[in-house]
Amino acid sequence: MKRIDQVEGTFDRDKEKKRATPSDATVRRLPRYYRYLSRLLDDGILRISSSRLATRMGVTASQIRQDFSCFGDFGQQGYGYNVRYLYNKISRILGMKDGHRAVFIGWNDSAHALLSSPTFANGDITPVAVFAEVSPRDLPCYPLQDLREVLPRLDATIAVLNTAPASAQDVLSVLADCGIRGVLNYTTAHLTTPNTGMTIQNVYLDDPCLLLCYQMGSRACED
Amino acid sequence: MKRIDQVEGTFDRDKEKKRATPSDATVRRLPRYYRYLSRLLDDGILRISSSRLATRMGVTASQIRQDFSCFGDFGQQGYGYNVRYLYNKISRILGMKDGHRAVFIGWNDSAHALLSSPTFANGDITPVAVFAEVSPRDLPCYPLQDLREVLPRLDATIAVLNTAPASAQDVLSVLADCGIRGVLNYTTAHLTTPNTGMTIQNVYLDDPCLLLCYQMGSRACED
DNA sequence: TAGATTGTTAATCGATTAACAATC
DNA sequence: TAGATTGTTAATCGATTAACAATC
Repeated sequence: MKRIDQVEGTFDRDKEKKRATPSDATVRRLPRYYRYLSRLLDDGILRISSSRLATRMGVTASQIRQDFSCFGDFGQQGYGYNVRYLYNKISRILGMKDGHRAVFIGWNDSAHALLSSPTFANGDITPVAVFAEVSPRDLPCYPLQDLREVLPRLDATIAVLNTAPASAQDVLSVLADCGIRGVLNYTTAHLTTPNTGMTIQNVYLDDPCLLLCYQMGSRACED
Repeated sequence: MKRIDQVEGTFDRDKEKKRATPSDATVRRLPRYYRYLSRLLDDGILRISSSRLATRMGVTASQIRQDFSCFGDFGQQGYGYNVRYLYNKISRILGMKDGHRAVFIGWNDSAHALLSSPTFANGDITPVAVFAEVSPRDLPCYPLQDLREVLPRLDATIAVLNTAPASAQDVLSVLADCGIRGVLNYTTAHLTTPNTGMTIQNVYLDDPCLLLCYQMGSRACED
């Protein structure tokens, strides 16, 4: 049973086979697969074929099999995919089992909304502290000027940045010094990575809104 | 002067030339161009060539020219692009000049965060009302059960959906009845369009967070 | 075993890049 | 005019789809 061998080992890509490195397009679809599989689990569906999953998601079965095959042989011929197994695999691939701990630098609505999103609600990422003036109910809160002193003790890997845009770049270099390896940047500041070990994701809150407006316009043209 | 002719007329694509219909990839880049041009304006830069813009944005000049050329001839040989003109053009293409009015169905942190994002802060979209129990400071607020009665009077085109997932689909059909043409869905519910005239954008708040974690993991592998 | 469905290879399609004539 | 830079066409590259042998 191929699947059983692969359960152990945290990240067993390329153990034997040479696998295609996942394209950007494939990687961007991973969260979507993760969500769908989670929904299947909620619905009590334990087994699914690429073609049924494809129909549900509105993509092709080929694409699904191609995407998954970059990471491992997760299915069984004649059977399909075990939903829970696949879900756990993708969870690992996405790094949800890496025990990430997040600090919030600055506190506002975006921070709050993220904290109630599935990723935090599931416990995939653990929120450990907030650096801000106003404190949310249930997280330890420190003044921003204590960042350099306190942060190294928190064993955090991720920072969620919600400061004023002007101070974002300065804060970023402190974060890098204190061992933060990933930054979710909600500020409008355009940040440059202070060192190569750090990953930044810029979040543009109104992108979906802009695309919606575009689509509303172009739909109208079609009629 | 080619550019002058095109200033009038709200949406003058395909006036004479046959233009390539913009690919999905191109469309998804439009908000990014919009942001960059806005930043150039803030910096007082009035003129830019595709190659300088490309360097700043980390893309190729070819791509920029291809993308823009789906929508019109916005540049001038030997000169480049007039930043303000181009910004206005893209603003129009994105539908920011369509006078969209938005209602918020349900009120939470995501709603609040969106309301303070550039699109609303700029006045590109006008918020007109909230349907929720708790009212934000400066917007008219109605109870959700008055939706069907009040909404038609508000002349709104966009609804920002932040209800409980269970009631989302029901609310959606009311929205469709009341003339809403675009919905920004922040709920975790998977919605199906009630009629063809409606456009839905699903927002997945934790996607950037998941991608960040993925990148943090795969970076580690590279070292 | 027979039926189903995978993982993968080859074929198609689309998007990006390079190059250049047109022209400001 | 000469230099610069566009819009566009052709060439390259990458991603998606189709097809099928392998196999559960």
